[in-house]
Amino acid sequence: MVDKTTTRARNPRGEGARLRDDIVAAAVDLLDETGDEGAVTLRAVARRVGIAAPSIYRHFPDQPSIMMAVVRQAFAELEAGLLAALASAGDDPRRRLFTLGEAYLEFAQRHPGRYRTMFGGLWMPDLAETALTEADLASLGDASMKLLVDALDACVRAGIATSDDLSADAVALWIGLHGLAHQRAVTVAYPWPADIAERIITALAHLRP
Amino acid sequence: MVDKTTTRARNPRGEGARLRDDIVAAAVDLLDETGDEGAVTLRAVARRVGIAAPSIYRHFPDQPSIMMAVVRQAFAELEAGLLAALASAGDDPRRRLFTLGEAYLEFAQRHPGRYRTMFGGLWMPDLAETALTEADLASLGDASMKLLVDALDACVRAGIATSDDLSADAVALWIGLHGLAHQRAVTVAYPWPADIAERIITALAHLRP
DNA sequence: TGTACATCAGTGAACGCGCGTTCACTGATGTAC
DNA sequence: TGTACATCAGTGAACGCGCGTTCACTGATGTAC
Repeated sequence: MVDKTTTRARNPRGEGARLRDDIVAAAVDLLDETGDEGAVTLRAVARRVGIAAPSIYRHFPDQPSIMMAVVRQAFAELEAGLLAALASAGDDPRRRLFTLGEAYLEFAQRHPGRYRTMFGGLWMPDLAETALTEADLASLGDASMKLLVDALDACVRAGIATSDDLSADAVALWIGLHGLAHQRAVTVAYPWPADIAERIITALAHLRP
Repeated sequence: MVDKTTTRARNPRGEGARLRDDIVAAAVDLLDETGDEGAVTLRAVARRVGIAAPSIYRHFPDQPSIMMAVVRQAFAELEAGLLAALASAGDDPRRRLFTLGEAYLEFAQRHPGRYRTMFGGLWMPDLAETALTEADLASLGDASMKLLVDALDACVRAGIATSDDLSADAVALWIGLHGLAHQRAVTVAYPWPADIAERIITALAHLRP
């Protein structure tokens, strides 16, 4: 959280790059607070950081680039969260798969604004007018997807799940998690069944009852 | 599609309500063409219809009300699409369930902008500042959900699917459909497995292989 | 050691734009007498 | 049958606002001589 009343102290020589991090942090704050990526304007971010609007151009070529930085960081945080959960999940493949799914859902529930922006697609700039490449976007979730494939694979090899096409079933499982994560991030209140996450994971992973 | 070059002819006495339909249709056009609900501004809609911006206030109290009308109509179209698909699906419960799921996915794929807006939540006005009630929003998808519950119930009663909690499993199935529908509506290109929809429906409905 | 200077981080004013909304209005059309 | 008038659909000009971006700038700080 960045203080908006005091003026920020100027960075010393050679450390101007610190402002870049503050800009991204302020954009994340705005996104989490409002839940609306439309609220993350260049000027709103500058206000939040405590700098003049044009100062942002030292660090980002244009407004969509700020959003891209936010999304990139969010995907890195998601992956870190999943890895951290797995690290303390023990060895049981079934336990590890559930831990992974629950960590994914928890990330979305704790940061609905970010989750919606990561997968909502609306912030995306016209690729034609930007330096960003389509490959930048396409590969963003790959690391996390790989974790899911591995966890599912371990279940199959342990004989507690079945799959005739591992990567297709991993995609199906991810879609289920995403559907729940997204709808939860969007809806104010919905009468979710208590065990909805377990139901979805069990069914899509073809876990033995 | 509304012509934007010619000026529209004025409606005769007592049929001014026709403009209301044209406004909603123009908003839908903008949504489908740009895929961005931010593009559906009051002024853009007015331009598309061929009227002066203030003319809209004869029919809608404010800008979010236009979006609400679009969403309401979209839900009605979704339900109509599902009913039409079911009507020609025959009697086999399994066939009917797949038909329903496929019709749902097809709606999302044919109208990605509308689908995203229906379930994206971003357009939603601050309920505090608007005449809309939360109940208006909450019940929007109920009719379609009921179709899914019935289709799943028929499968269970026919003995081709199992369920220990019909409504929970119907929600899970819907979440799976929604995850796929949403992610398809958002992503430009993704290497979807060819049978991804079938996989998701089969698994979540607990259909006998 | 002192000083001139280049570098760097950030500023302040201004631009043109599209937005939602307001206001007083216009002018065609149906209706009452 | 003619005409005054109320009703209705839609208009044109204007407002204040926040936006992204540009431009020439300021002033502190490290560096070369």
